[in-house]
Amino acid sequence: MAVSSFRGRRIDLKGLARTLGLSVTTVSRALNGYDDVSPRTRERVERAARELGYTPNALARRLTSGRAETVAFIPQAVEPCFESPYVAELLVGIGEALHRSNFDLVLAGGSLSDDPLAACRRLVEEGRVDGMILDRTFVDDPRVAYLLDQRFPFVTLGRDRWCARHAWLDSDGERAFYALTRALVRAGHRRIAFIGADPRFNFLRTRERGYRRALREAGVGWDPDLVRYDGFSEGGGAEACRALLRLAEPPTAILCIEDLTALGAMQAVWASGRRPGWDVAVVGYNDTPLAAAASPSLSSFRLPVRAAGRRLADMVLAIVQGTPADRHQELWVPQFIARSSHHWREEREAPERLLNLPTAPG
Amino acid sequence: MAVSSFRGRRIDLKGLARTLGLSVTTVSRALNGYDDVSPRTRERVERAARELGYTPNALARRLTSGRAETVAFIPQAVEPCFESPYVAELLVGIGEALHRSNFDLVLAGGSLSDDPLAACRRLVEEGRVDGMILDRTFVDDPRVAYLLDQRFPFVTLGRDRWCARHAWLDSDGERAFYALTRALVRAGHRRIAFIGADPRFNFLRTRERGYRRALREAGVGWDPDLVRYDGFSEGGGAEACRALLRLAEPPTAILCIEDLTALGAMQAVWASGRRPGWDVAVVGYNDTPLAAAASPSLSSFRLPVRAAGRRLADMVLAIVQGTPADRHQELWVPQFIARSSHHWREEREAPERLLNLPTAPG
DNA sequence: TTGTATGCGTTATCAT
DNA sequence: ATGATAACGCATACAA
Repeated sequence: MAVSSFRGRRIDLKGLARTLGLSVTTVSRALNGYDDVSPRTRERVERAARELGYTPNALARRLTSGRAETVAFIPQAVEPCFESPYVAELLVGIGEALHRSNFDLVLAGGSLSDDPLAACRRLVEEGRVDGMILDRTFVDDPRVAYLLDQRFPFVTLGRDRWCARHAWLDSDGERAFYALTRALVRAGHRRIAFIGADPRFNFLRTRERGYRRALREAGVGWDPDLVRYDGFSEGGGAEACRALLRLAEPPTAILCIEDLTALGAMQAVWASGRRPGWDVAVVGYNDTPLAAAASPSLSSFRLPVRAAGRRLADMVLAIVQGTPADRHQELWVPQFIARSSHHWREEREAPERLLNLPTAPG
Repeated sequence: MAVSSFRGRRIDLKGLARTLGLSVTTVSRALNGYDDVSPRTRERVERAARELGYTPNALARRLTSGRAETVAFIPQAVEPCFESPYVAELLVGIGEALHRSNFDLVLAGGSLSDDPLAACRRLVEEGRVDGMILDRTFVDDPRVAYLLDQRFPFVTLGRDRWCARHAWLDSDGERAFYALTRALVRAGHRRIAFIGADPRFNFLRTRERGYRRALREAGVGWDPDLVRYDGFSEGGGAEACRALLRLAEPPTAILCIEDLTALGAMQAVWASGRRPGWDVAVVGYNDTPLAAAASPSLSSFRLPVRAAGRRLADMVLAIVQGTPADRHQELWVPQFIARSSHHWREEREAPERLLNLPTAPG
């Protein structure tokens, strides 16, 4: 417990008041814009504060106000826990909005070893934060259950089984995969596969739902052999794809839960002697830099992630201010980024029109 | 200024003391493991605290102790400001080490619009943090200048002109590019180019220095036409590479400051009718997921970034505790990841051996 | 318009 | 071994 080398030898309110021959009360009110101080006094105080470099101590202000002026971001502790650059962009957006309101952004968890719920509890119990932003929810998310029970302000990126009761922002994966599957069917595809990953993620369920609904409505039989849940990252995507291609009737199109999965799938397609984008359509999700760099370039879905981050932050700030949480629920439709890894057998229309997806707000 | 919906109706020290019929002093000391409380009392206090769910309020503890129990991460506000997944991994590592000491990690800046120095100042002046970790330094970094002047505890990822006076951790880019250039020369290359980007980054200078030193020692003339500083991200890399290939004597090998730059360069090589990795060797830096996914797969240099994050956090914690900052200076040698985008014209040896680079610690 | 007094929840100093 | 009291730096209800 040695002492810090940095001594916070900044002037405080008391010092400032003494210098001016005023009470701390008056100085405090002059600085905080109260209207019951004389213009002359306010002027004097403000000048002195500027010249002496006075800045209010955040720790003291927080204790007094009972607000930590801080919001935490709780990542989902799944590898890759910071699925880049998704989360990075999100954090930038969150930071932008938070700093505008003079709030700090703290990063909880971070390690896979410790469960994110433990991080939540500590932050709430010790009063370290006023609100939280939860990264990609599970259908059954212990973080959500805990925070709802505590009536603690929070927002989630993604829905879950209790999402009617809290604030959330989500990408409309059902609509995206519904439109995509429908367009593929119209283009002549009949064997369309879905490669998912960890089924605890709610976004996996919604995307699969869209995929299956489109097949059902099109009267295309749903084949369980074409649905896989082992597409974890690149290796998993390749493995899942290999299995699909070994089927008696292999798929001619593959919807992947994530770009990385799709990249693995494309490699498996190449390895099988087929050409992705020609013999087999492959589509990813999230439009990471990988998508544009892949060959063939990968078609994908894009959400304006930075804007989503800003929105999430604004939501949680509003809830901390006291607005009802269930007023803040937004479903953003992702944009289809048409590249070379999919193809429409019959059609020549612009794929955006085929999918008929509006662009997302923000 | 509405009130929060969450009422922190947790029990505090006073409530606990009243329940037990003890003074707050005794309760506090019992809980903090002082040795001047009777075993019986301590037992009672601990049980009650557990049962009533008492947790000390972090805000109060921080005000009393004068420590914010918080460290800030200050990104370099250059696009892409969160150069993923580099920074994401770094943050995970930093978080791991910080949380072990019960410190919070706050993310400053985040937006490109506001300069990182402003974020620094506010955090220091309001006493919101005890220390800082600075992301990839400029040679002339205003954040460093400010913090040195303030004698505020900090560590940098990357060196700078004042680095003798503060703590830092850096990847040995000079050694990496020296070894690489040397190996290329030995393999018969004579026209070796360097595509850099923003020359304010110190790591650009060190890498270029290694490259030039190897050329000089090998007696290969240094041609200014082969050195470019416009390789910003993928588009810049492609543009720079196109210019290089238009030269009367185009390069047969290209060292790129970053994987994204190298990816763009490879595309320009393809577009010129040449084959990257065969007609032109291309090497990147940072070993992002892009490198493995590219075709041909991109050779690159890798630092154990998560471990670096842990180390940086441990360093800043040590400095906050009072150890001298200039004791914490570490140069980590990155590992060469040999893939398909480079080739050694003459040699068949394992490239690792050619480069003779040890693996990094951590 | 300004000042006095009190509280925020801890920890630390000094008595007892 | 325990308790009263002050202090951390600021904000505010109330008094003057």
